[in-house]
Amino acid sequence: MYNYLEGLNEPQRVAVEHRDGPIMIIAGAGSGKTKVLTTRIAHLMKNGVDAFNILALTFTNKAAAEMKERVEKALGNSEARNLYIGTFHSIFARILRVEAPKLGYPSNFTIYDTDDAKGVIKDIVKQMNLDDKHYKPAYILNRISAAKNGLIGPAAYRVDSAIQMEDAKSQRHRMADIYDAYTNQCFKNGAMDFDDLLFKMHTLLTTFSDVLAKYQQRFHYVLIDEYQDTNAAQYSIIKLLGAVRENICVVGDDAQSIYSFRGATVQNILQFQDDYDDVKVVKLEQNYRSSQNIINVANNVIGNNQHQIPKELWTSNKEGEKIMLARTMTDNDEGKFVADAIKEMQMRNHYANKDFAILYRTNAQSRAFEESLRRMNIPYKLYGGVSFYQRKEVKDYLAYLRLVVNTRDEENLKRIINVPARGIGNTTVLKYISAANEHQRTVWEIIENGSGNPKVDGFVQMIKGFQSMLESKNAYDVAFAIGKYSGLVAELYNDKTVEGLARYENVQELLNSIKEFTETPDEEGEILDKSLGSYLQQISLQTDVENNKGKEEDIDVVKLMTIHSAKGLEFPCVFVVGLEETLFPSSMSLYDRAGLEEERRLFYVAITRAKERLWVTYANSRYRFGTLVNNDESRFVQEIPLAYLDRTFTGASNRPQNGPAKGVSGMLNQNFDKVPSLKKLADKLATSTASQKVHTPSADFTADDAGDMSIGMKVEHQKFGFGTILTLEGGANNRIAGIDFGEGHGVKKIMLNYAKLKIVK
DNA sequence: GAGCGATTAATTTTT
DNA sequence: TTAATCGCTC
Repeated sequence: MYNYLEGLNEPQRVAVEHRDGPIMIIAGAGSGKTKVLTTRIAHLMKNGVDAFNILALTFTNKAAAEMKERVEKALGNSEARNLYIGTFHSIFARILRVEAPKLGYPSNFTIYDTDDAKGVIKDIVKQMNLDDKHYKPAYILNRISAAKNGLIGPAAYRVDSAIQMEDAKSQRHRMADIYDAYTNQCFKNGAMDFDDLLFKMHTLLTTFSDVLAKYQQRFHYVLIDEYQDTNAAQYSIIKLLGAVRENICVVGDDAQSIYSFRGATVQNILQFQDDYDDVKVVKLEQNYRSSQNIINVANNVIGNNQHQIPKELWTSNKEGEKIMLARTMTDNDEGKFVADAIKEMQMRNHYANKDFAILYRTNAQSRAFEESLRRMNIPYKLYGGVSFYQRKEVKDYLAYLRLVVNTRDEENLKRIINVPARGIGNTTVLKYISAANEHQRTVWEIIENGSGNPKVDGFVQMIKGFQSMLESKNAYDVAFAIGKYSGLVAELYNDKTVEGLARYENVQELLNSIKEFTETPDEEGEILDKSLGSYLQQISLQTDVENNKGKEEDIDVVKLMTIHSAKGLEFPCVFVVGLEETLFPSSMSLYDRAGLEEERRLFYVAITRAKERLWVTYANSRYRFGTLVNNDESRFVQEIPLAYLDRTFTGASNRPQNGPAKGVSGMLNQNFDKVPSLKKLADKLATSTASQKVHTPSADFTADDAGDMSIGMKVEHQKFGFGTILTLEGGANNRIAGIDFGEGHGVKKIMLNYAKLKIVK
């Protein structure tokens, strides 16, 4: 063990050693915030505080995991296992799992993700005979979510004049009814959505004083990470939990508040000093991460915001490189430019792939970068986007698991009662739903003791069979049985198409993760619980399965992610892309100062991710809904002082489009314009042959030149196998061949420009 | 009740 | 451009 107090600067040390009473740590970007938090926890424990009495709340699983690990390291023993460190959602879910019966929920309540919640809303809107074009599920969910995060339940919603006015203005008079129905349906289903985990936690603490007392007793010290991102519900819960001892430590940076769309209010951090007497305030302003140039630019940019806690970030790091600004013609050029730059940096400065991150405003922007990186054979990883758990086949499987654990849940029942197809149609299901509504029962209660339909009865018996395993078998055994006897796995196994194979693999992956869960020893102090219910609860709060897998720092890949998900991370080289008006700042936030300032904070977060080199790029025009639109340079670009900018660094637009390649990157860049549609075409072909057998290409498969092909020739196609060219039509640039691939595929029209065909000699 | 082709709607950020 | 939904046919 080493002396953990060593290597702290003065304000850091003060923050660590402050013992009792409220403390607020204003931690600028890269100022060692996590270090302070973890050292503080270690310090408390070294000085007699039991790990069981410390609660630390974060926003992401990753942050929680990192904190736990670092405390452990600082302590040199495994006591850190007993800490309550986790996300707001996971810690509250854990508590609710114990206390839920008090609120009328089963302890095995289901946790709904956004898709599940939208599904429920959609049904409600339909049932109320409302127009779902006007009452869009996503909009409604946002509205309900905002209400819950503001601790406004359905009853309060109905009488809140500001809310009512807004709904009236947008012509959505039935919002309160929908909110009400949604709440009831979730309750009936024994399900909570993400926001409920906060809302119900609050309800629990305010309704049952004994429960409140219990947790106040348990948590002697409460620490909150990213306090600037807390919403009213979180704020209130923290206040309740810490009310007795007031040993509350909040860490945050108002300049990095970027989650107001999720109900976060910067006010929480701005007013912390008013909430408690004698608040100790510590400011961490020394940045250990970035070069001077980067820090200067960041300070300059954020200086354009009006409201902030006064502070100035500084660093003793070296001056570093200037910020490189590049403008390209299109979004695809932007992709090429970035891939080129990465390749060049690697050649010249020996950076590894993992030293680079590409940060964008919206997930939709990732496409161009993925394509160009793939073309250049630069390995990359996309963070965010469609998560593993949102894939259809995985969701179906999970729906089975969830239904078996909680049969109250109508959503999951509806989802899988006919998956795989067993002849139970929509009409049949609707019949049970209306019967359930009529008798104030759940659908399961209607059908569990005989439904009058042999197919449905068979289904019920099957689910009951699975249920009987819950007590005695672990999560994996139950899940395996479910996959086997429901026919789910068999159905996927028999689908030999490319997609079918991928789906089968995904399901195997899911089973692997369940197996891993059952085989990982529980942490000390926790109940040994390897049941299916325990597994489900754990994964419902995980956005990405890969996040838990091994040391991802070790994977040498370029990282692509939104700026939001990059918060808290750092990279030697960062590309902040898409700096265009209406994109960044987003058109959604251009109308008021608060929105614009949040976008600027987002830009600030992006800039401060960079340690050594920073690129800022944008495109004159980009595809949106399939049409090319022109955008102006973002106003944020102009907020970067010229003194720190290297504008001479030119992007793809200044290079001859198809002319002789310039330098290393140009050489690797040659065939860009032809290739991009290949994958799409392949995807299309794959879809159209979804039910047919897939051909395995010969080992020596190479695409031959289309110009050499003529009628009567035998060719091999990667998917359709061997065939004979029957017809040739179209001009030189658009030759289409009619090829007979024999039984199974028949005659296909193949565009020779795109398809890869090998001439069989 | 299932499968297919045609129409249309969508892009802000996420636990 | 793409994904999802709608509506038609078997």
